[in-house]
Amino acid sequence: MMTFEVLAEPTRRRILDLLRERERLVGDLVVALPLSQPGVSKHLRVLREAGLVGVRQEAQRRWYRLQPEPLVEIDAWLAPYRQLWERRLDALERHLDAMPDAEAETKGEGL
Amino acid sequence: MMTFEVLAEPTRRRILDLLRERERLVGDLVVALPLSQPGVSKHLRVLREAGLVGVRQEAQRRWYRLQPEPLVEIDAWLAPYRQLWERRLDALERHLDAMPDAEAETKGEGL
DNA sequence: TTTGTATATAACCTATAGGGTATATTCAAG
DNA sequence: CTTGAATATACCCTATAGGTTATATACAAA
Repeated sequence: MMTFEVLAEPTRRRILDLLRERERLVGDLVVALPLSQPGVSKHLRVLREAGLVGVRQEAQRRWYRLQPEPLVEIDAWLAPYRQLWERRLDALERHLDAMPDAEAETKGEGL
Repeated sequence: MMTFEVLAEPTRRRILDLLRERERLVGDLVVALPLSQPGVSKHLRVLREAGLVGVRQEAQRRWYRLQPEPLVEIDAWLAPYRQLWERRLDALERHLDAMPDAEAETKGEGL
């Protein structure tokens, strides 16, 4: 499963967020998530196969930890787009700088 | 549909890549992709509803253009992870610097 | 006002992701 | 060597994503 597909699942993103903080046992995640234990285990398998998490066994317990490397690929895909929106935001900024009176009226509106 | 889910589909990422270059007609995309015209139109609808593309009509033709703003959200989710892998790569780099003899032997190997 | 072109929508089909429950597995403890 | 715990796997079920073909829509051109 491709990294993007793996990340499409909100629960899996949530798991990664939790693991970003520290290692966790499967049981910890089961408590933290609105999901059955097998459900959590299944997501962990997907994450493992994608290389996004690693496991360390300690007796019957399994400590899952984050492995962020595959996210580099996502970042790489994103890179050329980042330039585009930064250019756009810069242009907007310059525009606002050029007409400071309009700034107050525009506050809170979308692009 | 969430931005991450929209991007999970390879064809849709391909469409965005094509639109990054320049505006395109639906027909252009149909030619460029191994997909029927309705198939392309469906993906374009998903991209439109996600705010990732915009349309300009010219007679019967529709020019689709990229709208990169929703990608900011992806970038934001990624940000805290970026720090992590950068830290890891830095550590690796320092490690290699510390043992320069091993560098040649390690060339080409994965992490 | 018919015809052709470009695109969208409808209707349908199939594979599969993600959830649940039941069960297997693995190991420590007694 | 039986029991209890933590986790993984098997199996089933359902919703839906993504593909296709057929058709509707919108507009230019003739």
